[in-house]
Amino acid sequence: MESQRITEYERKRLENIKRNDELLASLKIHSKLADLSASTKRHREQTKSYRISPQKKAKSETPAVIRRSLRTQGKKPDSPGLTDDFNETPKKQTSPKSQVTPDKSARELKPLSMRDVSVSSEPDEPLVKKILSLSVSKQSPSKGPKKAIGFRIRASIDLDSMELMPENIARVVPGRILSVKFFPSTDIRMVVVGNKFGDLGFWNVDSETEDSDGIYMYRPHPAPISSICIQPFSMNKITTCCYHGLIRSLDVNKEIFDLTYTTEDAIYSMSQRPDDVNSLYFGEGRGVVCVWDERSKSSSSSWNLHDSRINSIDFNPENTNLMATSSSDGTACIWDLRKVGRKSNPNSLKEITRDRAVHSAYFSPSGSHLATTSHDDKIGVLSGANYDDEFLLYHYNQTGRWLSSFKGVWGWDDSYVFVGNMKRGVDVISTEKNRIVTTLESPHVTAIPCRFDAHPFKVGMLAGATSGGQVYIWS
DNA sequence: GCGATCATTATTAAG
DNA sequence: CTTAATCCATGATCGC
Repeated sequence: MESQRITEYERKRLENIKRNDELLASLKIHSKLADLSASTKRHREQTKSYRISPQKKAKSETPAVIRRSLRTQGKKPDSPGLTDDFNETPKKQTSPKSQVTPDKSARELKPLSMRDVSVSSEPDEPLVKKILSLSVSKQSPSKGPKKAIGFRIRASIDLDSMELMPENIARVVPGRILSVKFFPSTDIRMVVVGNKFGDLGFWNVDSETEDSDGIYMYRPHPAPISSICIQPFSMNKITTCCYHGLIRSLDVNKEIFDLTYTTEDAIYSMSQRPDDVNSLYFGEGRGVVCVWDERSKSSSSSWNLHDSRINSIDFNPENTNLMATSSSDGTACIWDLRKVGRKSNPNSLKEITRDRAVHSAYFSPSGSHLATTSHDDKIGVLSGANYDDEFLLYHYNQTGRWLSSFKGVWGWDDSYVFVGNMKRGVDVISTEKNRIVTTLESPHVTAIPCRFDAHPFKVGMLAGATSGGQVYIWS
């Protein structure tokens, strides 16, 4: 039985090898030609990349652990193996290099200094200085607190003008990127990304010096970083959350990643109400949304909104009482926070159902549309009174295991949604024509961009992040 | 309704 | 240039 299976396997393998050999022979001439043409213009791309400091190199890999409460695991509260379950099931030692010293600090429930969790060989000073200079210049003490509603440029764009320049490509972190965010500033082009390992990468695009690419990397989390929030009026505060159930807030002044919140459950999404810098809304475990109040340092509300993980939380820029959530339970909902109140299972204002998990539901810049991306290969756009009008577009969204799921994001007005495709392009969907009107493509794109952020102030500037740690900036 | 198991997919670091 | 390793997303399928 066993030997038969092996011979069958062996036979197929040999067949494959033979076929490949034949193919190879037939392609030999072609490949030589390709080599020749490539060598003529082989100016090594991918010049910009993160650099790992030699001392810390050993801890660059550590198993990502998904936190699940004992309740959701169906275990008794005092059953063993909560904190160290990843050690109990050691992986097969497939290669000697997996003997890396585990990075414990990111797991510790205490504030961490930037220095201690720095992974890159770059000194922190230029980054810290840069961020602090932004924060100072942007604060206008004379005018008092501005209303942040709609604080984001609104303008139409010429799609043809969007270009990807080779110098606007960098490998900011290793591995799969889950979250990408532009600094909300007109003064610089800076992106922050979070990856699967819990690394937070900064890329100051304009910092071009002899020995620096402007890339900085830290490891404040022990698990995938699911969301990044940057305070619009004090950019020295950057909040991140992760699958391990931690929310940290980087205080650039103190150069410390503070610990804001911890839970047994994984945190899959997080958002900030645009008109309330002291609030933090995040999706926890299997369908719970919590509200964290920065002033009282406590969770002011907690609702059970879905039956499965919440993949996105977003607020209507024009009416910040409206919150949209998307979930792996196959629904996306709009909630009126004035009506949600204190009930633990409130009613939604609007619910749409898909055949599979919904990965995102984002309001358009004017708030009049809602774009959803789902695993059943659909992009949906809601509009009209009470969001009752809907158009659905087929869009292949089977990203599989190694890529982050696609999430369609809005540009700078209500006319376009940008979403990655499996052919390394960016599909641009027109909400007027209800179809893909163009696809951003470039030979410089060597991997599939999955996660995007549109620059809040620079019209036409779009950041795309891949599962290999690269960031592309179209402008 | 739930757990276990498997297939799928893309990227890259290492050989 | 080739190939092995990645590993926690998701759904389908099966057994209970």
